[in-house]
Parts: sequence; C-alpha cells; structure tokens
Amino acid sequence: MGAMSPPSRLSSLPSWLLTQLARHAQRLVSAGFAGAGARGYHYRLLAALREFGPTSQAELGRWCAIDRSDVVAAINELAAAGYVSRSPDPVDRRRNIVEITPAGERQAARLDEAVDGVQDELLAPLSAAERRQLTALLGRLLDHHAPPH
Amino acid sequence: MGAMSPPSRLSSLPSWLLTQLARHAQRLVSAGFAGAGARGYHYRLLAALREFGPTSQAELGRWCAIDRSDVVAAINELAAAGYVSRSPDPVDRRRNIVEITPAGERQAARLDEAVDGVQDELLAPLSAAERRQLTALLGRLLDHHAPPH
DNA sequence: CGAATCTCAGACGGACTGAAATGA
DNA sequence: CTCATTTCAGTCAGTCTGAGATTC
Repeated sequence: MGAMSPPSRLSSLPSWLLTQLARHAQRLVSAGFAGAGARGYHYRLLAALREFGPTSQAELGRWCAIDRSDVVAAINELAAAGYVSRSPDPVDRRRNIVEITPAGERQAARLDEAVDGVQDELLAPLSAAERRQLTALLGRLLDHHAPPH
Repeated sequence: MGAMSPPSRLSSLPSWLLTQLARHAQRLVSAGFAGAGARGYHYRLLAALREFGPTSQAELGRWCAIDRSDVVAAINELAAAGYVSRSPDPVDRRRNIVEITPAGERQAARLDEAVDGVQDELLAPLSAAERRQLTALLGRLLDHHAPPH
C-alpha cells in the first residue's frame, strides 16, 4: 500500500492542521463523555453553571457558544436527568433561571475527569512547556476571533 | 451586556480551544471557497491530484481523510464542473482513475489564493515566528494521532 | 414601538455506517 | 474464499435559520 500522507500543500496549512486535529480531539472527547451518558453541550453548560451560578438560557448560550435553539434541547435533557433545575425568573418573566443541582455537580466532576484524561492523550507527544505554548497561542487566536465585549 | 467569556474551565482546555478555533477556521475557509463555487472536499481532492497525479478514488480518500462514500459525491461534482475526468483503470477494472483537467488546475490555483488569504486572516495576531511554532506543534500532534504508514 | 427571550420545526454540511455489486 | 473498490442509502451530532409567542 502506498504512503497515505496528505498532500504537502495541505500539511502546511494551519487551517488544515487545526481542523484535522480538532476532529481527533472531538472524537476523543465525545468518547470520554459517552461513557457517562453525556455530550459536549452538557459539559459546557454544566461548567458555565458551576462557575457563574444560576442564569438564563440565553446567557448560557452566549457563554458556551451554543445556539439559542440548541440550549433549549440540551437543558431539557439535563433537566430530565436531574442535573439542572429550571424555574421562571420572578423579576423578568421572559427568562428561565437554570440552576445546577447536587447531582449535576457530581456529574460535572465525573466529566471533569474524563476530559482531563483526554487532554493528556491529545497532548501526549508534547512537553509541559510545549503544552503551555500551544495553549497560549490558541488562546490568543481565539480571543482575537471571538472578542469578549 | 454582561461579559460573555466562556467559563475558565473551558478556556484552559486545549480540546476546547482547538475545536472552537477550528470552527472559526472552517467558517473562513468555507466562505473563501464559496466565492469560487467550491467546498473544502473539492480543494483537498484537487490538491492531491495535483501533487500525486492520476489515482483511484479509494486512494484519494485515504490521502485527503475523506470517507469513501463522500469521495464519490465530491468527484461527481468535480467531474460535472469539468475539473476532473474519471475513466476506468484498464489494468484493474474495479478502479476509476481520476485525473485533474486544465480547468481543474485553474480552479485549484484560484482556491490556493482564497486559502492563503484565509491563513493570513486566521493567524493575524501572531508573528511569523509564532506562526511557525504553532504550525510545528499542530503538525507533531497530528502526526502522532494519524501516523502515516 | 423596538428589543430580548424561549421554543419549535426544519435545514444544512461534514463525518460516518451498512450493504450491495464488481472484480483482483 | 478473501479482499479491495465503487456506489447507494441512510444515520448522526453539531450548527444554524426562521418564525411565533411572550414579555420588557
């Protein structure tokens, strides 16, 4: 069987490297979450609820870069599993206030472990200094393209 | 409006940075290709055909990391546009031999320009040295997870 | 009035699976 | 018989659009 390296034109393109590697990362992360019966959306939402406390669905969507429409579905699933509670906001009746439950905290902790294992697997070939370098570079690029305002 | 930065737990995860940035990259690339009536698959396939010459669809799929099934559809589209020709392999009649046409070469050159512009936009905040650093780190990770054999 | 929120219904491209037909 | 190739049909998660109802 011949070599199966991609064309050199692609291998030198940052956008190619980025998207291909992100594919691997997402496979690893999804597999890690699947063992706990969760998806990426669930972890993102739980992480935001843990850090920022009870809040509206719209704000969750902005924090987690999840579409308004998909937040509805994911919160439905989290609520059905008992990981979050949803109640109307008494001071602004357009909003639902979403809050993480104790069971949700435990689930988030489980997912933390899964996700940490995946980072190690993903970055295996890099030294600790190189991992910091990569994280810093990616962080700067993401900041530039998704400016917090 | 309140801050909309993601939870710090996410912002420090390489897998999160990678997938979010890859999302931006793919949006930019797709937009660049759309102006020329192309998609990412088309560019990948044309790049492989330019570099490696006429070959079978199965091999194209392996080189470009495109599923066997999606190669069929993408080659159909490229052939309909006159960018590739498809002919049966006389020595192995299971195979189609796919070849890039002169019009395909011109299209590939157009897409080259689009894709180069996107890299610049994507890496705008980084110095030349930092771009090389990032590319090298991503390349090593990708090599480790998709070993050419 | 304009603007924001929640919800549903549907679409869309990229990635993938299963199975059939053909032939080495 | 086993294996590789091409093709079709269909699935899937993640993302996004449009529209309606409600409330600010």
